[in-house]
Amino acid sequence: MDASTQSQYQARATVIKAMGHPTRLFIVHELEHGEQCVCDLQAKIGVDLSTVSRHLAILRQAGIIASRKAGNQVFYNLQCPCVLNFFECVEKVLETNRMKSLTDLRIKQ
Amino acid sequence: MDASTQSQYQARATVIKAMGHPTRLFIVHELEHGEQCVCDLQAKIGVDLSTVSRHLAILRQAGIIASRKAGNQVFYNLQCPCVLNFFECVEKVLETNRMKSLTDLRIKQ
DNA sequence: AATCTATTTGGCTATTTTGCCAAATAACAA
DNA sequence: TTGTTATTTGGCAAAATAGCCAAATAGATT
Repeated sequence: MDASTQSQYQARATVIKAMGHPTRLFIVHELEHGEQCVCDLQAKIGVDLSTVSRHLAILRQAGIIASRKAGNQVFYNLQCPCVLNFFECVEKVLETNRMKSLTDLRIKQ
Repeated sequence: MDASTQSQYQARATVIKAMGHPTRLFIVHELEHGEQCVCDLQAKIGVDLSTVSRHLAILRQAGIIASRKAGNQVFYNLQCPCVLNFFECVEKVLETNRMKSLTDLRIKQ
């Protein structure tokens, strides 16, 4: 893989990697129907506020979400809602895995 | 987030995380038009063979690719080709980021 | 100014990931 | 059997990630 291809895939991976964490996936899903402030998300997620803030920063740096300041709170929204399309395929993969485990069980017997 | 939601998002994240590495993304892209053996992929990627094998194992464990043994070589193919759809959205995110950097530059001046 | 609320950042530790080399395994060939 | 090729796995060290607490920052309120 030459350097240019490498950096192209590196950039792509950064975006996908930002989605590759349960909390961040949950955040993306939560923002499907509109913006939410950090405190709202924190209440739903239940980890330390600073941790939520860091996850939001990762999603923002990847360009997946954007922020808007209103008074002393910050609202986050989906910058590129197409990431929601990931879920459909992921569910298909998980369903295929479930089917395959059953088949493999049957074969073993 | 209750335990069941957590484990649901954990499972989803495992699939996406498997895609979140430049080498593994490259592999998925390479398999778009058909199966390839480990040695072919290694030749194109250029890292240690054992490293390629480990990346393939991660993709296989996530259910994204499947393997087929033929003689003393192993061929890998896409188990769920829908993951190729990720690329379209990722490119959109990256393009949006590029546009935004330009706009931000203009604003700063 | 002093205080309160919302959010981010510094600093730390624990855990996970990555990638290499060397060794093990598996299938084929001589 | 011995050797050769293809792949996986063990073991290790370096790097990246995650999450907490405490401190800093920013804006609103008194």
